[in-house]
Amino acid sequence: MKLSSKGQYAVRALIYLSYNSKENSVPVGLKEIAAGESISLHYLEQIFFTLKKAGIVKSLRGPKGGYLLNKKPSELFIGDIIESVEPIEITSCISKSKAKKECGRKSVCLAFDMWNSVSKKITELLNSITIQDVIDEYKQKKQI
Amino acid sequence: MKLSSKGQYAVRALIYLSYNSKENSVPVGLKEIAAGESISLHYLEQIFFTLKKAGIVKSLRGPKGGYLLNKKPSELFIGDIIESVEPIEITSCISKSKAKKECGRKSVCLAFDMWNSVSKKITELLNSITIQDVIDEYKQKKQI
DNA sequence: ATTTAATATAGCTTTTGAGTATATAATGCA
DNA sequence: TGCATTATATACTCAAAAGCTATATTAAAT
Repeated sequence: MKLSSKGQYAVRALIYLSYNSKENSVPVGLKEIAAGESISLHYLEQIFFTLKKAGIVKSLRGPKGGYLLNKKPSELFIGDIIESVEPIEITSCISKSKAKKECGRKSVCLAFDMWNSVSKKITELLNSITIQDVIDEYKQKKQI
Repeated sequence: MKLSSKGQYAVRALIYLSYNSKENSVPVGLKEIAAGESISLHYLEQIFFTLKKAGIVKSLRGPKGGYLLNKKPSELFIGDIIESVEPIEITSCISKSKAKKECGRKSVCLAFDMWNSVSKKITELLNSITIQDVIDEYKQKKQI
């Protein structure tokens, strides 16, 4: 039961972006993020393309270009970031996407409601943490 | 972010076992469980082998043999079942197993503590639910 | 015009999930 | 005793997905 690297990278990259962009107004290039977080540049490009489509970041092309957060770090939730690059679904039977066909055992499955409730709680947990929270905690820890 | 089929099957199979074994003293064969839950028999054998090694079930060989729960359903937690067949680790960097080498970025990683805390909370969540809870809820739902 | 960096696809490689296959060992029952 | 039944134990296959690479193209700043 683990998060894919896409989800992990997206979160780490956005923390980096937020932490390293002066007042969230100076765009940060992917080259810098890739180097700073040890992530493949091309792979990161794909991830940021998705993040942009989800409205989480905005981009500036050309020299001195890069990416900017579309929201304040205190309003950007870990869960929203992850959900934009991969579904947060503990089991496929609880999927809401219409592409996936419904599980036939649903009506007789003793576990279905439990999976549903667990998945919901995990989403709530991930959406109770913002990028700002993570940064604040790190700064506090560094001081000690 | 999803549970592997091993984890899902293990939980479903044990709910079935608990629900269908009279007073938890009559062993239930894998053939029956496989048919009842639409799971491949051979695959289920592997899973139950693991569950036995983890001390979650005990077995009886020969005709009329099968598996029995090693604990009362009210003392058997979803999290323990899942953890016996796959690690509950949101990221590999928080792995406790010595086989996996430690992540080199750990000391400079802003996200590490957050992953750790999230993983812990998910484990707690899964260990707040017992097999008995799931069965009780199902019975209650059926009455309405 | 040239450089920098994002946009957009296409394709490759490795791992793991999921399931099969097969052989052996123990037990109950006729 | 011997046969059927069920668990134990490995080893192997196959497909899909994860993870990453490669290669253009497009846009903007200087």
